Amino acid sequence: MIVPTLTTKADEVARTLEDEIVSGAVAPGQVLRQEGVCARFGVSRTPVREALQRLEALGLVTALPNRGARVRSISSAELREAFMIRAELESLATAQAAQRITAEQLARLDAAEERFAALTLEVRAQMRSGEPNTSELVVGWMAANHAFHDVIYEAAALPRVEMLAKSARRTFIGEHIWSARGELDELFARNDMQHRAIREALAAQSPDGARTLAREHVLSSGRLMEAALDLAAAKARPPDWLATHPQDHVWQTVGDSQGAER
Amino acid sequence: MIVPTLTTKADEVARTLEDEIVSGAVAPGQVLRQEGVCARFGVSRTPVREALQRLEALGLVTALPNRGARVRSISSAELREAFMIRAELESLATAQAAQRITAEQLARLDAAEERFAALTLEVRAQMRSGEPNTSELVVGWMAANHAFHDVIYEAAALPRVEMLAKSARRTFIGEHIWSARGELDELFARNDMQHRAIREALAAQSPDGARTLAREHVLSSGRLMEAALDLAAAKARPPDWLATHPQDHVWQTVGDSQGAER
DNA sequence: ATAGGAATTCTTGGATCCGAATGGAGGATG
DNA sequence: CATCCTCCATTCGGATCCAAGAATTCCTAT
Repeated sequence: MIVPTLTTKADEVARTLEDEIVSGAVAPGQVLRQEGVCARFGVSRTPVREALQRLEALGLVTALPNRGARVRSISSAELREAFMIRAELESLATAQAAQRITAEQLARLDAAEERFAALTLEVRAQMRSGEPNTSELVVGWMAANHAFHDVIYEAAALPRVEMLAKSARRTFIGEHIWSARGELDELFARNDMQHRAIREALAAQSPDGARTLAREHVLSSGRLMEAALDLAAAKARPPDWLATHPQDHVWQTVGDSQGAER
Repeated sequence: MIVPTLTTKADEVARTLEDEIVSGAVAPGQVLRQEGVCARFGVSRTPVREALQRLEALGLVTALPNRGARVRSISSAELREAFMIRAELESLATAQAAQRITAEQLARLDAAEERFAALTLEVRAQMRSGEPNTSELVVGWMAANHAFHDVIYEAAALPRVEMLAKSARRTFIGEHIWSARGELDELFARNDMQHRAIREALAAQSPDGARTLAREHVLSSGRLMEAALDLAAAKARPPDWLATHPQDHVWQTVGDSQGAER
């Protein structure tokens, strides 16, 4: 039963590539050969090119003219900026949600919070047991985190804000973040507490309180994420993907002397 | 330019179409036939399709599958949301700029303010003289307005915020806004005063003051823009482009009992 | 006469083909 | 031996061609 083309090939390719980029499956700085992509997906170059155009419009890749599309790597400044943007947009959405949330949505928010709390406990327990790498649990935790915020976005009824905040949310590449998550036990505990506080502000229909709590929530997440990145960078292993693009778009833009020659 | 192909055809088409959409030259709700576009630009359908993909990713058109791309019209709720987003992002950028602005940038801000004030006087004088429609003067006034804010964006050094704010700035279609500008003399005077206040806060390097002033500036602009739209809608002339797409994406969503605080 | 269905036509989506530009490799020359 | 020029291979941008889907129209049957 082939339901007639509810989605187009270019859309499929774009969505899959987008997921792969934000999940870190494809490394930042890597160039995407059109031939390779269309060989992977079994399609021609035309939908691949359209998908790359779309990804470039979304800011996920930078298209060098006549030289291919390279996955944008993100600097620490850009990471901070993304969290600033998320803080503004999420505080706006949460303040708006405080004025409009329904009882049914509040119940769903509680359910999401509950699942998030359970997964947080599970993640923390597993972290302390020394086992560092169960990716599906981390993915589930992130999904529960997003589900909590998605209820707030739904209550806010600001679709553009939701879209932009989610876009900002996915600017930081996923996998590299979690390389140092062992040192960040406090991130999980604090996140859960902040979620509960936001839930209370929403239940009390207090826009100002929800606004400041949401802002502080995102900004503290950003600070901890930055600390995680610094820890990961200090782990001394130079990332292998750094060798693929020598000078441009490095993560830590350390003041690498001045120009090499001259 | 003799420099070989610094820009691609699809880029040219996308940029021109984008300008035409945001300037209102092409009406909202209109469908863009690929053949017509490629006939207009003298190119094949391939770059046109890539340009449409990019515009769809930017949210300027909605692509129905197998049925063409239609220019997105904007509802009053979306307009309010766009101003909310601009208020958040611009207050963030202005607060950041207050901490980083240099003397040279402040001087350029003064120059932009001066030109903006002069053009404001000119526009108001022309409006009171009864002559309603000198589009190039209005375009110049908007450009001066944007130039003022662009200096702030440059000082803020938040490129992503700048891009998003400009994207939100261009979501409202230009031409229809100005159909009722005769009734909005206060908009111009207030804008100029607010610009001066923001300039003072930036010179004093006061992030909090700059933040609240920028927020109030954008929100008051949004309120006045909404009033202008209501006035234009009340002018009883049913907009011609409304006939092209009967039920979907209307401007005034009639069920909207919320909001509209004056 | 009206409603339903089938065929035609128009438009979009996807594939293939061709020209152009970039980058590297190799040779020639100072 | 180094540097510059030239040629070639790889890859991207644009055009054309073919297939598929949707809308309109026309025909038929009730």
